[in-house]
Amino acid sequence: MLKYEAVINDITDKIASGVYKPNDKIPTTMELCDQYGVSKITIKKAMNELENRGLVARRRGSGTFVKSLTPSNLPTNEFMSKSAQMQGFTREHDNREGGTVSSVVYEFTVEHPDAEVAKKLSINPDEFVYRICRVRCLDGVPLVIEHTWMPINLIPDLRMKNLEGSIYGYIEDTLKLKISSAHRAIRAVIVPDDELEKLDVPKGSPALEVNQVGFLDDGVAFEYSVSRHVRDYTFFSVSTH
Amino acid sequence: MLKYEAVINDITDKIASGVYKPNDKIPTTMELCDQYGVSKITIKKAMNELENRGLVARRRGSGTFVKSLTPSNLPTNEFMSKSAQMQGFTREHDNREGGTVSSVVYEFTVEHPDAEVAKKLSINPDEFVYRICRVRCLDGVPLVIEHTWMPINLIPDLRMKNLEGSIYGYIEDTLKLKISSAHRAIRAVIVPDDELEKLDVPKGSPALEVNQVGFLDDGVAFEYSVSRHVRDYTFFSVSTH
DNA sequence: TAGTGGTCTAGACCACCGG
DNA sequence: CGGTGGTCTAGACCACTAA
Repeated sequence: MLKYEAVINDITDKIASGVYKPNDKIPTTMELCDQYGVSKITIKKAMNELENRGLVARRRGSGTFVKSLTPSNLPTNEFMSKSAQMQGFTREHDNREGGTVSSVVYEFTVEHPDAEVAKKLSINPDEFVYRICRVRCLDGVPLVIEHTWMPINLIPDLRMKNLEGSIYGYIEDTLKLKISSAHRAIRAVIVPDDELEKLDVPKGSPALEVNQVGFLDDGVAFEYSVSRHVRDYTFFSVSTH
Repeated sequence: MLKYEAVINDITDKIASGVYKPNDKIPTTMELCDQYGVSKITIKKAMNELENRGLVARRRGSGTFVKSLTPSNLPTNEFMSKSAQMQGFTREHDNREGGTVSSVVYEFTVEHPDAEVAKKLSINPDEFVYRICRVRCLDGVPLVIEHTWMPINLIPDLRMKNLEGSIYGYIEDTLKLKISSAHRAIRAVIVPDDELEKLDVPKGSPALEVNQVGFLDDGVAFEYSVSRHVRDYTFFSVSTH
């Protein structure tokens, strides 16, 4: 077995068995070098792979952290794929140069999360979260409806004007937090009846449903969202063996 | 700009502009070290990233190759995500331990590809391809219908018995070819009328449609497939910034 | 300012491919 | 067998974080 694989396996086991718990800082690169008797670059290679697999987040100058994962969304080696990039709707379409992004906000409240949302965000149900429902449009055409929950203690002072633009922009530019990764589950559904009018599609239309947990660079989950994309939205991926 | 980024950008440009063409062998690691005046490990890091982005395939002892990509499926930095793993239906479900995989073959012919299939496989329309339509089942329940095209000169002597099991198994175990990567486009559709009975789902059911080009480790496209997954099939991905 | 992870080097050795 | 990419090292230096 290769040295970096041994490190990956051992740390994966320690996360799975709870030796390293969600939001824990794991030992520094140099400490791991001593523990495993390998060089710095070997530890780095192993940690890169763990980052790609979605188990840890890293912040230069600060450390490496176990992501706040519950067993239900803990990636397994068997199924997990990794993807290079995570970006919000605004940024995705800005990059394409062409079209104007707009939003219609249907819900914006603060409430207690239900059990599922609390679990996805790894928070206690008595903490408050924002609940947001937005429809995002390109050139006035609705493309996706997003239901989003975010803990208020991580994302303070969110205002309506932030929702009309890019929430990610507010988080990164104003709050100076770093968004590092996301775990997604994607499936096909039929658009629910109560969203037909908001999305301006006929009854029975298909939608790509994306169930996402977003993480900051210290491994803390800051966002849970369920979104349904219509009008032939296509998700691209490159996978390697 | 970091050195490995400069190498990535330069080689990306050379692929995009046709200096390095599909199926070309790229200069060896040592030659690239000389060209860019950097160390071997820096070239390796750059090539790893190009592999993850889906532009090249690598084979130890042999070299690094530009994948047979057409402009239509050439990944862009903006949108491409990468994913750790590519595996066929059989292997995916074998790993889960639980349930028995079976197949029903509806089509198995050799013919000339239409323009789109020829383009996806980067072959000439006068080459022959297999055309296969299978429904894959878990414990007798149909989960996905696959339409697959493969050039016969790459995958010789494919028989009905291979289709009833795992095609990937035949390619890797019997032909000793290495499957290295796949490019996928995923969207939501309604199951077409002529597939309702084969999949045993009611009219109007949603399906996750996966449009995939598979590559060998010398960068050659060996498979184009369109598959529609039903019964809440879920695709998982982990993305990092 | 002390400590963290990130990049990069020159070079040794190994695993694999193809003639 | 020569040539390829893969792993690994010890160490220098840099960029960033947090107190």
